[in-house]
Amino acid sequence: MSRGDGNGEGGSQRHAPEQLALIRETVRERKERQPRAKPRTWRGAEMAERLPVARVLVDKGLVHLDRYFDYAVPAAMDEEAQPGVRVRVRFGAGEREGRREGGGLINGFIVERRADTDFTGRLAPIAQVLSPEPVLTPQLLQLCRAVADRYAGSLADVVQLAVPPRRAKAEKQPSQRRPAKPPVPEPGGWERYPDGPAFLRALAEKAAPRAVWTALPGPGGWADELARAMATTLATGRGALAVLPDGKSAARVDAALTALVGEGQHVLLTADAGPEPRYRRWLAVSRGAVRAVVGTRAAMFAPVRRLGLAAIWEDGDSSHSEERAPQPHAREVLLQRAVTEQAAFLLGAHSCTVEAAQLVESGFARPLAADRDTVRAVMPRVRTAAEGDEGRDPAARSARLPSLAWRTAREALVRGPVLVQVPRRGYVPRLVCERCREPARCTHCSGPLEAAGEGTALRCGWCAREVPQWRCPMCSGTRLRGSVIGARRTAEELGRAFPSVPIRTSGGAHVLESVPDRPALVVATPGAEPVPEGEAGYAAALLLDGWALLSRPDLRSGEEALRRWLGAASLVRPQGEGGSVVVVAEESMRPVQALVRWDPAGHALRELADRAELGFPPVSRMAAVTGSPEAVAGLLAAAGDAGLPEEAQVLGPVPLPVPEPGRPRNPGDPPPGELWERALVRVPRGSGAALAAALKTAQVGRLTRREGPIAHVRIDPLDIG
DNA sequence: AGCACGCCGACT
DNA sequence: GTCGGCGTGCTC
Repeated sequence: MSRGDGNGEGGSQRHAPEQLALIRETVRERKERQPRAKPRTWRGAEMAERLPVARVLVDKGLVHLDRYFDYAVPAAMDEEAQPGVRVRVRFGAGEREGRREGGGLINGFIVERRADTDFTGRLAPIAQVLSPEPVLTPQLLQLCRAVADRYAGSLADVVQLAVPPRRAKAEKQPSQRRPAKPPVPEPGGWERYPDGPAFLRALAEKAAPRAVWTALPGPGGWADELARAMATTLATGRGALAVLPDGKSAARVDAALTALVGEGQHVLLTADAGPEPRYRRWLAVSRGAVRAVVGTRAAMFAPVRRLGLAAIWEDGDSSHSEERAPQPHAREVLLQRAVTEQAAFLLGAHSCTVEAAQLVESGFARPLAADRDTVRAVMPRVRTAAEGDEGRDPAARSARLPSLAWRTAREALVRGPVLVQVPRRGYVPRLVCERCREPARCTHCSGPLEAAGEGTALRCGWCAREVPQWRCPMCSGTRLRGSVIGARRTAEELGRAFPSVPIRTSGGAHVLESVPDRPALVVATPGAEPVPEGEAGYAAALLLDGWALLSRPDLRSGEEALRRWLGAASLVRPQGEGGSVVVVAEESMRPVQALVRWDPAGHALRELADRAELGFPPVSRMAAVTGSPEAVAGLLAAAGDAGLPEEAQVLGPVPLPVPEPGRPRNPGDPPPGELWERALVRVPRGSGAALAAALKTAQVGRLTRREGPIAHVRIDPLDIG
């Protein structure tokens, strides 16, 4: 069909399967269409002269509809119906009495204008152009496609994450034009890193350096340094994007960037701005009126023009992982962007994830860290205290504090606020060797062992194999311990130990942003630590959550504990100014040693080596398949037929624990009352794309053929034991 | 997922 | 001869 006017009979006949059907259809069209001379719909309408076909992405996340649909462009919409605009189209309708009807109007995006279509039926017309704003640009579309492929998801789902819902009011206003390029800023705090100035120089020369930056401790420095990297990029005329784990830290980088380049160069994209201001700011970016974005994870898709720098702060924070399908991670999306948009990449944190270590190890990024001397000069004094080591001090006993922790707090409280990090509720303990505290692992697949109930045999949480007689591979011990969840009561008991000191708490629903620089006990759960006002920092920190953090049944528990501790310890004054940290945990444990030495990168490298040995992510790529036993088995079988890589290893399936009632359900969690299973599929690094493709093909096949219940697929599952 | 089409049994 | 059950397949 050369013209998508919908009246031509050629389209419906040309590929008719057999002669009979062809004749029947022709007869019916003749017979039934002619008497209806004046249909009120599109049939009489003029179609666009040039490029009368619009290829449309319909806004339905269903994986088996993950393709484009062609629609005819009415002449009246010719001008506005450009690639990238939002449209409404009829979808899902059948054909009756020779004309289209039924089928709801759904939203979509035009991705392309074409001269012809390969669809053999008759094209329906676009019902409405919602707005002439080309929001889904080719580059953003390309990014969404890549993310959908990596995560075995549908394009429409990713586009929903990437393009915010429309706000007509915001679209009507023009975006203010940006001011001139700002000057190249001074390197500032980057001088503290041997390779820091060189990194900035590379940015200033429009190169695309990639770095994993281990930020020095201190409450304020990192935000300013991140802003300086962005400002340097802006000075070249290119754009910059920084993604932060929460609105609080995003606001700090935003403020630092404003101090460097003034207003008008950048926007803050966070949820707490409200939908309309947020869309206005997003539009300013999309229109090219603003070239820099500071935001939380949804900003990872921000359509920054000529991206020169993609940055992420604290990539180990779980809020960088999107909850909505297909659950992409900001670090992975920004990596993708840095490569395809040829931008610089900066991953910064006080701690270091295994993924970050791997970026360095693989040669993709260079480490950006300070010398040991510099680290020692700014880090607090860090000491360990054994659990239950309460000494003879009655006050320490009443607070259930090790005596070192109690003495440290008492001394520090003369000079300033003292942070007390306490465990959060709901940490599940994992089984460890009672003697040496080595986590109990399956001898077959290295999954975590679980006790199904009192007196029952041990079972692997991954492959479900039973382990009747466990023996520790490190010390040959045979007894296991499940660590006790830390008592939150400690916070209250502190009040009795320090009766004259004000106590402030931060955590859960009541998170304090900052506290005055005055003596006080500040009790906070990990991640909710208030920043002390001024530049000084806490006089001391007590990290009381050691066991709770280290005994979580998660591959990342060590990394996560260290990250939490470093986050708190980074807010403490340098050793030279009396800053002191006491961590209550077993001294010999790897994350504890890494904290004492302040060596997050070294810790991550050692973890990475372990993962390589055990075949864990990120050295391998994993996918989790959850659903009813039938759904999981069906999908795995279909994936096998759909080109699952030969090296793929299927672990499990194992029954999924029933989620606690009242907890918000995540995608992939079983609905109440249903017993679900989970299987893990593991492939070597490099076969990740093939894994995602096979799972998606399997999913599509089963959905279209309606084979049994549907399974949920998650690439890079977070909680794999 | 919706939704229409179509090929079989109860009813006028 | 017609209405309507829900199994099957498509959605421009």
